[in-house]
Amino acid sequence: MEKARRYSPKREAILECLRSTHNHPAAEWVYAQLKPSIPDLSLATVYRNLGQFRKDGTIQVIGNVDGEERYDGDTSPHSHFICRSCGKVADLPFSEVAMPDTSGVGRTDSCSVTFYGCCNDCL
Amino acid sequence: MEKARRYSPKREAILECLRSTHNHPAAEWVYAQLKPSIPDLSLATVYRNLGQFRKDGTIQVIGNVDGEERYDGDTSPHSHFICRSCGKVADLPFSEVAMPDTSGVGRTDSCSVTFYGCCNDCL
DNA sequence: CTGCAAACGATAATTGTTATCATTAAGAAA
DNA sequence: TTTCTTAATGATAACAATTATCGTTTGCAG
Repeated sequence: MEKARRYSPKREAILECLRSTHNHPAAEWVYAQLKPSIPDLSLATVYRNLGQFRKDGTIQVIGNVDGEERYDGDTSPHSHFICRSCGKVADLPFSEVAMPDTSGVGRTDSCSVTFYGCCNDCL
Repeated sequence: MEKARRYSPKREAILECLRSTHNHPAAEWVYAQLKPSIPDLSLATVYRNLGQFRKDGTIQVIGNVDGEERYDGDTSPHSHFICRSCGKVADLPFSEVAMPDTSGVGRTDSCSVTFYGCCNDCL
């Protein structure tokens, strides 16, 4: 029983942090969030584990917003809204997309729908 | 007659370069392309003018691919295919998207649909 | 206890992009 | 033409997010 340490404590904390927020944070935010409770956490470890999670599909990468890569612990299909003014990223329900014929260019394995605009706080 | 110099020669060359290709280049590519015919062109000028064009909507920004910002001289509505393996960006016809209600998060002014996968050359 | 492999911390290195600043080019006015 | 003013430019330093390096620590199997 209790065989279940699949991840190291720090790795687990990073994943848990991502999954318990909806603000689609950047690496620095995760670091700042965890640093108080894990004083000996290094920023390199955050980047390292985010890269790991990204590689094996545990988390999703939203893209670069204002120079920072943003991550999402929710891998279920949904769209995003990005505020051009403050960089906030919000979830939107999945939008049905007419899938074009991509056989001429390649094999498609995923699709990202992102809406841009100005969030209510910035208006 | 010939009043038509709205842009400086270099600025015009940069825009023309973007418009005459379909590979959605990064700044460095534009620079490398123009450097032979404009030997005294500076990389700073390329970045400067791309930023300018971007700001006033003359060109479109596709996003960050492998750490490089990619640009598109075609501002008509269409989607993109990005190869995860080689970073190639290809045009796809515009995909109709079900526009969700974004009033809860903000005012949407544009939408980007991007397909990811592996291009035919990499397969 | 010993050994091994994975994880980590600290920090140097990398790299795409932006900022700075002195210089040059392009008109407009006189 | 000469002068003035502003925009554009080249060279390069500065910047910032991310990645690589490397010596150390931790977890665990034997």
